[in-house]
Amino acid sequence: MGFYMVSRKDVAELAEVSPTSVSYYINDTGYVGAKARQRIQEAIDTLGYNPNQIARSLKIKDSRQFVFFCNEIRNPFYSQLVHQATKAALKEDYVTLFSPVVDDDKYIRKVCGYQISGVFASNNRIGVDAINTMAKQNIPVVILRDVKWPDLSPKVTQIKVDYSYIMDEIVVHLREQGCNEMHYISSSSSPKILDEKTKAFFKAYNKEDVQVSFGIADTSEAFEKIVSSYSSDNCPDAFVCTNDAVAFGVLKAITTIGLRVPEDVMVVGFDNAYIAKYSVPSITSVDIESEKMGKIAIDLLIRKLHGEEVDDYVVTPHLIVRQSSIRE
Amino acid sequence: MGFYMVSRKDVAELAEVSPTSVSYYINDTGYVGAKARQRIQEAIDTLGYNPNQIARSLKIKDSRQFVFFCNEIRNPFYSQLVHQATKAALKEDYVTLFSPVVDDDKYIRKVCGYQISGVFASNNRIGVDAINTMAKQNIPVVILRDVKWPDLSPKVTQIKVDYSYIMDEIVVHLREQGCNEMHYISSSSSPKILDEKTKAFFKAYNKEDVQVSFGIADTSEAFEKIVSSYSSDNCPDAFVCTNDAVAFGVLKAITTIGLRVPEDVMVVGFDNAYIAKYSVPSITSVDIESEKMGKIAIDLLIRKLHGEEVDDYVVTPHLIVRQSSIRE
DNA sequence: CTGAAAGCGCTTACAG
DNA sequence: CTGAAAGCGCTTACAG
Repeated sequence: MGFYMVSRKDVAELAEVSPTSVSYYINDTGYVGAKARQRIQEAIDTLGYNPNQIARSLKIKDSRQFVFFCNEIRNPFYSQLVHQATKAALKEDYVTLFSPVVDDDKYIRKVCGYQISGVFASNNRIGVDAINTMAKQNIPVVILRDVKWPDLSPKVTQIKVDYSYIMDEIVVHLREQGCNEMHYISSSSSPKILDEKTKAFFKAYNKEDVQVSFGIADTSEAFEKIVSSYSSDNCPDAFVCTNDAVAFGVLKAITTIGLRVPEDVMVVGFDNAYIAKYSVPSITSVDIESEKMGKIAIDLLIRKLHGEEVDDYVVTPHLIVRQSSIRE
Repeated sequence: MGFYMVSRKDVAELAEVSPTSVSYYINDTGYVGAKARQRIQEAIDTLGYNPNQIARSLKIKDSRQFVFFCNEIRNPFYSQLVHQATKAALKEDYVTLFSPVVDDDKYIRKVCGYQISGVFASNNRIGVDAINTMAKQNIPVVILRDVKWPDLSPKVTQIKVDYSYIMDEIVVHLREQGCNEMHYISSSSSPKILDEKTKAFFKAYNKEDVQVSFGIADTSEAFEKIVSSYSSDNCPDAFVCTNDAVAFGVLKAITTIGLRVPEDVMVVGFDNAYIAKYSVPSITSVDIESEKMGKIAIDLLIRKLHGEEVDDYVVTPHLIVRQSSIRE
């Protein structure tokens, strides 16, 4: 870079004390006399001194950086989570590194080279091996994940969502509203790898002929699936969707083919994003408390960092009933 | 942390070469014999060696980390931008630190202590002084900002959006659709601090009695503003909104009071978020190419890092006309 | 072709 | 009360 960075030594010289005293003063970690304190502070101010965190990290072997592996930042649920987590980390004097996940492990190993304080991962593309590798190095790891990993290191703390509970609630609610044929739209890309959410729906719905659509990314796809579902024998009278963006797209597709929500068919989403609230009609959704979850993740990480044994955390979601699932 | 981290020295011992050669091998920055190379690679594999980036950063005075200051990550425009920028940075072997902005400078100074490679800021709460401080330290800085700062350091590169152009286009389009009374909904919190977007609308609309609502955060507020605008003399026949989330809320509010879009009143948003596309009716919006902008930001930062003189970058937005502003 | 040595800017026992 | 000194894990001129 070629520019001169003022260091602790410069401060020490100007204040006429030793570099050690400067460290003691800054970190409040050793005795520094009143006169010395004052001279040091003056020197810091006049020089505009800024401690080099990298040097500090190297010495104390901790960068005070948390890494968030999270591909779906464009999903409101995750952007909310990351936002809140970053703020919570800041309060404890940690900084957050945000990172999407690249398929190979190389990048993850590289990031770990930053002597990071902890890792939060909410991603399907980050494998159990990578997670375990980090845990083995005693890096605190917290994951947000539906699917269970049998061979996950016990050192890893998992945040789980109680999908059984909420899917029961959804199915009961829809039945009360007169729905019999529910159609589930999953984010899984294939019927072979079912996420816990989808499985929980199966269990709650408990029907042989349950209809599931997989991996719907945008509305045009949703549209086709929905049209085709109406040409089949079991016309759905409710769509339960893996998240609000999908529910939103489904709503649009339904409207486009001339049906009405909730009169002809009901729609339920997940995550309680603002689109669910402000959509016309507003969409019944599930609040998983993404704001709280960001704070929880940081809290768990810091407790692990302090050597505490931390239990897995289970989130109990709430159903927010709105226009899209009320028969008047 | 209390765990043993395998270092370059361990690799050197196992491979029976000097630590220097290990560095040369890893960075491909000095000659290493064929036999030595092989032994080093084997040692790396068996030990699971991971170079300490912090130590490297300290020595080369560059952490290969870009910092993104950006409060509005929950806004789809910014989450898209951050997502794309992170991916682009990764390709060039840089990592991104994501950070909301705290009001005081302390945090910014702290972050700068990480010997960061560059800073991207798209935030109203980060002041010109903080920006200039970073620029003075020769940290490459790129900002995305509407408002002009007269005393901004010339070292800072600015990404600007050509609002004059697009506001003209919007006003012309709405006039063609028969609109005369347009009402602008700004994100500015007060009429005293007008952003460039609002000013550009004023200029394009060019009317004495232009109506503006300020700082609408959610729909209930939007609702009140809209109701009150209908009890006034100049009933708007179009709402131009500072972003799609606001447009979405306005749409909801309009529907709630029994009016119809686009028949009774037209709505235009900004940012071309997916809600604009999938909303019922779909919302006319302005595409500012948030995907491209992430890449551009990283590109500018890297070029600045290489010492290039970089001009300000002007983005020309496109109007995407949808149902909310077409009279049939 | 290879390695000893200085140094990046800190922290922190330890000695006085 | 204060400071000299070792060391964190690297890079890189320089010497052989």
